[in-house]
Amino acid sequence: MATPEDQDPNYVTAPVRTIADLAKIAGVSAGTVSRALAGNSLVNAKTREKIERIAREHDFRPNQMASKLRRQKTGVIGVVIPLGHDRQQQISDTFFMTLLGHLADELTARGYDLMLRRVIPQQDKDWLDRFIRSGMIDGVLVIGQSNQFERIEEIADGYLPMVVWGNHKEGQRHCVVGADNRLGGKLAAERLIAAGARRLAFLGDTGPFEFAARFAGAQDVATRMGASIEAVPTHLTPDRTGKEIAAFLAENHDEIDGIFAASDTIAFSCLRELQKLGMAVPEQMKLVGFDDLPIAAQTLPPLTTIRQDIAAGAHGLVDLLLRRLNGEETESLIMPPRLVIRETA
Amino acid sequence: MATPEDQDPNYVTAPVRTIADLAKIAGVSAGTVSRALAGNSLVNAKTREKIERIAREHDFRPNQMASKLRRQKTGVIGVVIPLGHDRQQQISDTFFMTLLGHLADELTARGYDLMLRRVIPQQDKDWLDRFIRSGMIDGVLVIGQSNQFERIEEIADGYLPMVVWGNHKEGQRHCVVGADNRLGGKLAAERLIAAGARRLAFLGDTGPFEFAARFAGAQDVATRMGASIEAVPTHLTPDRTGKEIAAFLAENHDEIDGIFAASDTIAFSCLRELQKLGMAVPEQMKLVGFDDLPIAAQTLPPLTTIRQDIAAGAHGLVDLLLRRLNGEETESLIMPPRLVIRETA
DNA sequence: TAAGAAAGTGCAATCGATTGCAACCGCGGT
DNA sequence: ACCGCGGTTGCAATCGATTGCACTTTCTTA
Repeated sequence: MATPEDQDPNYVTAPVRTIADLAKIAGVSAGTVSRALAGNSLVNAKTREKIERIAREHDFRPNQMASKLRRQKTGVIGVVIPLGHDRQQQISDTFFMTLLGHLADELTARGYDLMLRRVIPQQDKDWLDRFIRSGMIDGVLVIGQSNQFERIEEIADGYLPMVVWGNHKEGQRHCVVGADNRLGGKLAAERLIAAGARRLAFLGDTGPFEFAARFAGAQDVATRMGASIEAVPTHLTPDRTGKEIAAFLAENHDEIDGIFAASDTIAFSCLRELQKLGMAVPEQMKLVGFDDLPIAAQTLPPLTTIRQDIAAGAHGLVDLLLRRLNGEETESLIMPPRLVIRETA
Repeated sequence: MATPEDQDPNYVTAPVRTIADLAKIAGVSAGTVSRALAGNSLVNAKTREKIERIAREHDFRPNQMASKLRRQKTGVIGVVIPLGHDRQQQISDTFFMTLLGHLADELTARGYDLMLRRVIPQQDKDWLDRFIRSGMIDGVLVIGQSNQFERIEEIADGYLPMVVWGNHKEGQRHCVVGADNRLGGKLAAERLIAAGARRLAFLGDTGPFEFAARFAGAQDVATRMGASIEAVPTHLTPDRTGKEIAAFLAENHDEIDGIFAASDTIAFSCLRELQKLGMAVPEQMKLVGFDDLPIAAQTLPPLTTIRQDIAAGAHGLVDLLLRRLNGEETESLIMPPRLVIRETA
């Protein structure tokens, strides 16, 4: 089988950009090259080897766009972070970013690429639909419901391959993965009360879905066990939070003896303000956080908190999504949070 | 101009999937529709409006893959995080994740999408080339040189649209954006010495380029000013770091009086171990970190550290990359870090 | 009023890989 | 010598949008 490269060792190789170029060198048709490189088809072993060798020598990579167009699938999963209520939130929020890191790993392991998009729903009503129908992604993961619950519900009716990180609400139609925030709230309140607190405060904005559920859970327990609890709204940017907490504590530190912080980040700020005031934790004030970020174990005293397993969450998101890509209708996955007792309560 | 929809108000709309479907309804050719939707060409205003209206009514979105294939550009920027030395590093590293968040915003603002990929160079020698030549991205941002300096250099020779976050080395060929780590190291050491320390320790692995430069800068100053400094390698996962630091301090806390932590994350662990040992900061031990993460202001006492402006870094990365996409040859951008004096030194 | 410019559209090729179908080859069986 | 059957390979259509070129109107201008 005489091909240019066989005949002349000094044959100057024109760049091999397409499968057709490669085919010409190998002396076969483009179709055969495609099949050989795909590996799965019925190509003669010798032919395949030759094609693979030439591809290697010429450092050839088939064009993904052409492939995706023809096959009508992209091998890309969209990950979208809606910045609904507090624009600054997720930028600084270790939790979301860590989740994103795990998602990247998980998707890579399953052979998918990840396309990241952050959107501001107020500026772009059409954010989710636009992304889904762009033809660039096979499925989408939504990180956080923000205040977009209704919009997500609408989309869910007509679009299967979507999974959302967030809170589950009775009867909802979109598939969600998340911790049982209400249960988490219960655990936190129970712990505070078991540690001796009776007059509780919840630190955090109860607007976002997840936070509201955490508060509700704590309320359940407080009412049942004859303790009081009040919600103290805070923002999520650390410096604002710090000031808000300081202001609240200055006024009320005598009125309460236990604090449930809506997230570890808030708990850190709180711990600091308490220390500034010279209040002993947990002697004078009990404190429980939420998330169990890596630094939670690093504070002094180490933070008692409610653990969400981020890696497991990422795994669940990807797993459910891939099953939906196969046409399966999946249930939501609600993961039980776990109380991690350290030293603040 | 009679089209089906004009004639019969009950006309049942077949789904409009392609530009050709839309063209048929509008009674024009596909080319005209394409031009009308692209907006920039010379299409009659009435025609354009009609086409736009129909597109809206049928909720039509042109297929991106086809467009990308034809135009040979994707509107997507690849962001790759090489996990070279310490696999766990960037997952937990707030700094990288925050940078990523800003990049997403910055790219979105410029009309690009972001494709994220995390790679383990040891397992995939070809990581960078494969990504670049996949045909899926117009350009690439590499977040962190890790231990892949040489490979990046090789690629840089033949591929313009690449910008790297990391450290600049005399005579290097790839375009980099980053803080002047050596200068940062100097500032840190100067501060420690100004605060009265004479026997310094550098906490962190000097393998990665950036860290090595920080250490080198500190060394310069120490030598010049007659102080001693020793490097203490640590890992980057918080719990390992904690143990390593504890072990080191247990042995050596009498030998040294100032610590330069390679990152704020390390500094946090260190601060905690110091407090466990009952050492007063800054009285018995001075401490300076690096990065100025949001929590740096939240520790007790608040951390003195070297600030890298993450948002400015992200802006610089994107700006340089887009200029390179236009064929410009750009210089590296070295940003001066800034000493932020708080209370640990 | 004719010639020429300008504006608006249609046609058809193109981007590069994939894949159903047809064709081909070689060989054993009859 | 012919048939048939795997095993391989080539052919050509296809995915859907874009764009250079040619063509038709319409508008100017002499």
